[in-house]
Amino acid sequence: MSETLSLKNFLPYRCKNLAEQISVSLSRIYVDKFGINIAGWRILVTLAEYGELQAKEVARLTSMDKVRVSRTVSTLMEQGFLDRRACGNDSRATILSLNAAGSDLYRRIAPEALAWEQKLVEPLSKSEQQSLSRILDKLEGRLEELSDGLEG
Amino acid sequence: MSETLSLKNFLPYRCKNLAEQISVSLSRIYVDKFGINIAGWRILVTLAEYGELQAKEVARLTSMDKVRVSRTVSTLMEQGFLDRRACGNDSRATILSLNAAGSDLYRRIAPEALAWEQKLVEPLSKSEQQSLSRILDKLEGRLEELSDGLEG
DNA sequence: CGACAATAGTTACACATGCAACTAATAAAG
DNA sequence: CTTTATTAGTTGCATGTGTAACTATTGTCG
Repeated sequence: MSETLSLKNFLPYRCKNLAEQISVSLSRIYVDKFGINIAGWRILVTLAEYGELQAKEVARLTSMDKVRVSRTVSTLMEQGFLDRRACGNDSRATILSLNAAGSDLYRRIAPEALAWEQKLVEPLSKSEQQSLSRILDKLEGRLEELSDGLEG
Repeated sequence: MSETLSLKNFLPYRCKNLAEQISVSLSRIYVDKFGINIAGWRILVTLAEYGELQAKEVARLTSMDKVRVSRTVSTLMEQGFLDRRACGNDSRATILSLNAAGSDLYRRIAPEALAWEQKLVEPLSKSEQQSLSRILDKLEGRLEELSDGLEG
């Protein structure tokens, strides 16, 4: 066995490059034009979708760790896009939400981001788009299996 | 239009997360067990495949910029895995290659990395694996089109 | 030849981010 | 109750990496 490894056909390498290029291209929309970074974008979208959330829920929903969320929230606060209020039940926690400026920002960016995504997948047939989604699901699930396997 | 954006179905987000998780899982092989990072891994594989290369060719073949290559080469030199000799024609350039320790390292890591890749794609049917490869090709090509469009 | 542009590679600085340690508050156990 | 463990969020430190500036060499064009 041990067929030779060719980097350009190695799936981890291809995925990493593709994701990187997608991020860079897309980020031109929200970094250059609106002054937020990828982490800020994720938080913006998540708060737009869910309304009010604790920071820990934001972390879970954005697949970011709490440190990254904490720092990005600080930046978004300074930029004037978020409201942050105490959580009644638990004074350790804070409740985050978009303020008017944040909601407005979201309404301006989101359509552009969705349009960009559509342009990206344009060369894929409908069937390929469905395949892609199903394959991503399977790979995500497989990664969980593999990492669960380590702990047990 | 402007259907609401759901982060967890947003392709750029999914790709970035998937790539990240793949990298983290895979890197357990070469980071923890062999002491090289992802950049070092790419250079190792590339030199194993091509033999001798200038640093700039390594950069092109690994999709890394010259700074990252330069630093990673320094590290790999310190770790004792590379040979670096002057390029006859051009005294600005250096020729890089794996030494005995580097080749040995490659022979130990590569089979594990390939085996891991196989485990990852195991839940995909043969047809899905082919789809995935074709879709990656198309998306890579599409990204080039889109970024070329900016310059013209 | 001689001036200037281009190229190979390195170094300096800035920035994002992960891990570990920390603070403050709540939950659990005796 | 009081002690101990857990949790929410922040901060310190180390690391990786991109941009820009730099050095040294080579190519180009007069």
